[in-house]
Amino acid sequence: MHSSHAKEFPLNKAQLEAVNSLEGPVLVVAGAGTGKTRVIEYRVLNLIQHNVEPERILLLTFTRKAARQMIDRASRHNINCQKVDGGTFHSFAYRLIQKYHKKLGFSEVFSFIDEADAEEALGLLSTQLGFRDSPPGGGRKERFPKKDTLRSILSMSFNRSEKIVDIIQKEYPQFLEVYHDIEELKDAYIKYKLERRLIDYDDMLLYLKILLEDEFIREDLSRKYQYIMVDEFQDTNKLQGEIVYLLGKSHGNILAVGDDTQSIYSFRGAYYKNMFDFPKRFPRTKIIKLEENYRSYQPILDLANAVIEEEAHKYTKVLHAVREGGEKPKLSFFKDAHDEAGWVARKIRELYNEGAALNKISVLYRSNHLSLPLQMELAKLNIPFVVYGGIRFIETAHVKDVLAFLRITHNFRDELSWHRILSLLEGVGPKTAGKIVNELAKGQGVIFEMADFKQKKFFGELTRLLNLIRLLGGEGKDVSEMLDKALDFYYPLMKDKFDDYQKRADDLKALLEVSAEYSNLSEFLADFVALEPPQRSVSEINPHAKHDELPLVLSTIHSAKGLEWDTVFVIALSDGCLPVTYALDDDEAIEEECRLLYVAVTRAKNNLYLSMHNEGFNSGISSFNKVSRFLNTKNVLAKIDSDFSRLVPENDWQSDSDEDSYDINKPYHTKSSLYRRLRSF
DNA sequence: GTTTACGCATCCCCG
DNA sequence: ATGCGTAAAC
Repeated sequence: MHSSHAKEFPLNKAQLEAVNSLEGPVLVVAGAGTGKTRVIEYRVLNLIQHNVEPERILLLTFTRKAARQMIDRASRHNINCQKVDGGTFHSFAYRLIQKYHKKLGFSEVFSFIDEADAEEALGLLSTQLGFRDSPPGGGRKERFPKKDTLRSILSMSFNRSEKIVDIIQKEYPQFLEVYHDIEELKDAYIKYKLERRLIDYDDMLLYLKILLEDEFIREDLSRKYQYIMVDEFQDTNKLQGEIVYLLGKSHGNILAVGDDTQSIYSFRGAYYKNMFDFPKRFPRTKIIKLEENYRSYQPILDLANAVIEEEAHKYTKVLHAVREGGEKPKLSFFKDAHDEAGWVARKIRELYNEGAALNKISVLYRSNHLSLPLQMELAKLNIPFVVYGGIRFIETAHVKDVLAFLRITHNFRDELSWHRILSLLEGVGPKTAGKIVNELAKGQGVIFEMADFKQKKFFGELTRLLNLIRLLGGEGKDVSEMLDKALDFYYPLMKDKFDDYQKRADDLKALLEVSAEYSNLSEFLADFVALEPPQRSVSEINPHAKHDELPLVLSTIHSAKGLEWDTVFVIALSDGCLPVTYALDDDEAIEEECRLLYVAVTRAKNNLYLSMHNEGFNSGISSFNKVSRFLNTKNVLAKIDSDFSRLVPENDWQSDSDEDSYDINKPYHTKSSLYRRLRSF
């Protein structure tokens, strides 16, 4: 995708300056499609040509894939680039925590836990602390947040470095009365994690920062990593900003690349002001702006520039197209989501018939559920597609179940995993599972002597389970072999638990294949439990199982960041879908929605199709939508060709009207009304 | 006392 | 599709 550019265009002046600024702090403000990947690629190369050892270079990126890609690209010129150290903040943290765990007081093994585990722990603790009980008087129940809300409150407070009470005030004012309980819960949760040697997602960053505050460790790392580059700097959070500062403190050889107009992750704590703080923290910072866009035709950039013009806080920059030509983006209106989806699907079929490759086309949308009608239409037309984002592979129940076996083997005190597996046995619920876990904590053998359990009908199964765990523990090395044994135990249980047994069994087979690439368990678990997994969904592992074609891409705008396609469709561009309704009463949230549209638009290289449907159907209530406020200004509309002709296409309405002359052959339902009815079940 | 089955509401974006 | 509360079943 990118390689053709490398040949067509030499580095421009600004890019060259960034590539040649090897010493000291540099901030590259890089607009969409301005070749920041190339800058990093060539700067790595340049460093190595200046006799910097590749091991002295650290590249921190937003996804592991991005790090891999940049290192691979630099390696085409010089194979030594493969030795450059790179990854996400979390994977970097993970490695350092492993190396220095004793400094942190983890004398023995520790486990990383994911969000679902964290939520389970929080649910458990709130019950224990009595926060979930209804008051004795029998009156109205006092409202206490559910566990996923609790986790999100704690996580927000952590990632934004704000007090819990402030978060609640702003995001969940309905729980203001119980904020004290939530703070108590937070303490209990912290204790819970420490006692069981658990590290959750947020802890990783904090532990990394704590390690970096240790002067000895910091100096050690500064010697090891003499040149540091950070990508997607606009989406780092405050803590990550501090981590970057600490990493560069002694030598100041830090280059950060980012685009404040593409900051779209504030919901998880991203703090785009890190971009503005960088020059303050590193006073000698050289700021370089990249404004020449190599990706899109000018008409597409005209729209992008117009959309972002209203933004209040930003580094001013205007994108200029290097590639000449192209047409105005089109905006089409449809009656409902079904019509819109049908048109998009047919249009894609048309492009395909004209010779376009499906994987050079994408459809982008704000929220996952907006792609459902389209998925149906694409299936009808037999167009293969992959869906980016959505439920991730490791978050599905069956994968979590199986991984729980391995996690226990890795850390016998992983109560959450014990709980999960024990509950699989027939006749074991939360209470019994809790009792067994308590007994196990005393020593593994005890359980067999418990008269209590001996009589229960699940005792046989329990014995088998414990033997299996012991066997797995003894096995030691081979991950896929361990997984295989766990699957033998799990398959029969799974048959009862899920109706779609076969589909899930296929997933697990895929997991087994992936596991063969790992030589040790903790590496495997780290990848699949705490860090960004190598694969996000099964369809991505094996995208063309059915077709020879590389599939069309459906993606949320968030997941599309950093990617590009020849042709891009952005659908559901109505006020309420983008910006989403819940953002409406918050100015900063609305600004972020605007940047989201900017990101979506700038993904397109050649053609951009925008669309929306007028008739919405949100949570059972029909509504009539207007076009997104970000498009509905004179300036922006001037950059678009609007097409209203699709609004009243097939005679969808008339059949409902004349009830007097009832005709049995006359359709009462229309395609779209049927669709709505069916969807409501 | 516990487990389980069932109906109900809810679901934004993600490392 | 998941998770909760309630009611029946073990």
